[in-house]
Amino acid sequence: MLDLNFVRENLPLVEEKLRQRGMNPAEVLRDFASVDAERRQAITAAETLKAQRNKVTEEIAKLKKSGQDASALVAETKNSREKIAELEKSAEDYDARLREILLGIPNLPHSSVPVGKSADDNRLERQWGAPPKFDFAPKPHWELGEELGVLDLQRAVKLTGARFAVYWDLGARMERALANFMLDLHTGEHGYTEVLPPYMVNSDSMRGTGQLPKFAADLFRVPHGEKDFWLIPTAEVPVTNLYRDEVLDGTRLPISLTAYTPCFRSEAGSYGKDVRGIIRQHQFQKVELVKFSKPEDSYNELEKLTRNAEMVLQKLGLHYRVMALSTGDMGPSSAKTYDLEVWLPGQGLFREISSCSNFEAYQARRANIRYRPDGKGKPEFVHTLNGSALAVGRTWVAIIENYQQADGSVLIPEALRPYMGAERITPKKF
RNA sequence: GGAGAGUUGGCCGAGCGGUUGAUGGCACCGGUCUUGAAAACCGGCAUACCUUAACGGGUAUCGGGGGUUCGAAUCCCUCACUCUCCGCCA
Repeated sequence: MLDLNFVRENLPLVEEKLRQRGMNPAEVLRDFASVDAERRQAITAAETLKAQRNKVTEEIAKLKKSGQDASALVAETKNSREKIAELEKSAEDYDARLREILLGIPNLPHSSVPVGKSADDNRLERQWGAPPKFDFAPKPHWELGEELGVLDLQRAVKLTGARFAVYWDLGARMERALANFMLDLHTGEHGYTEVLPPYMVNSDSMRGTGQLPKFAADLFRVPHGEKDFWLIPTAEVPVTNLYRDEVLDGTRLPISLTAYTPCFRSEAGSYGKDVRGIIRQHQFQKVELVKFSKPEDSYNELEKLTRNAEMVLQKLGLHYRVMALSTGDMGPSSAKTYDLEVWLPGQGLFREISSCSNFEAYQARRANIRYRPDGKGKPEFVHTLNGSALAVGRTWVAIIENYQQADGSVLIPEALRPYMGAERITPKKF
């Protein structure tokens, strides 16, 4: 959410940024200016009447205290009650409408973000490594996984349905190994604190990070009594909400947290997309990085966070590139996003494996996460950042496809061997 | 799941339905005193919104929501959370 005063005072800028995102300002902002004016008018009217009532009420108290009759004043005030309720209702209505408009405005892209319509306009920032060379035709992971006996999609359908997976033996072990490897790297070398949050959250948390109310269709809902719980679509939700409605001590910033969690996504509307393999699943695991930063440091922190995610790929020896998403491809809450795309030889393409974003104060304003600069003074909103480091399932895919051998086995990258207790995966039946 | 107790400002802790945004203490900030510090004393110390060129004025907020009343931190209902006891259980 943007700041109301900021939008009011910078309407032309907001409109320009909306156009950069490929949106129609008139549609997004609707009648912002008039609703804003009417809201203030309604508030003033209601408060004026309340001020009058409070004065009369005070008079009544004085009269009663001195033992005098106050029935005339009581009768007078009785009438104003309905009117006040009416005006208050009207003020609330305008307020709700204005808030709805405000919530519908996406974050303003940072000036360094490439302006463009789609993913085609994303800017290549850098590449690392080179694609592995094969003297045979590399296979996609779904074939390798089945042949090796480590990935079982058939039985997952029996257990649950499409877009779920069962991992066996060293396949399961590799998931666990990758999680431990990533967490050890971020906590041991990059200064992050490990967190293990709940995998279900309440609606307030989903609102705090913006999944609700707009994107309920993307989530798994768990009815619980009168209320709902929601399966988290990313650790970003519980971890960012840790500090919801809190004022942090500025001297403690930046706060860097990492969490390994499953992520549940309904993938509504993605029918027919990535149906082969485990690229797009209803449940996958991810190691997430989350930072709470002072505004003046947040872009520096975004660079660091992105490098922290890249380090995982480098240590695993996986070829990748870094893309700065264009204004047309960025998520609505983000001010700037880098995607890491890993090379998948079995499919012959780069595939998103991490997305690192600076939300500036957009999320913090909504979740009410503030800090006190130097431990004193007025609280200000923090900047929040997050990124995957990495999506474990897609890392699993990248290793299987990049390290496949002519004999049908898969070599384990050096860095992962201590966690795997093995150097190679060879075919086995399940 | 059952029974009971509680939730007040950064923290502790008062609060007969009527100048209570809220006594007091701690913490914090400024000052006096001091070579400096401590102590003591004096003063300051919530947030959001509306209004104003500004000074200022106003409204709301005592876990959330609703109700009673001219008027609610105070009474009623409801929900959430915390604590104690019982039951069940990994």
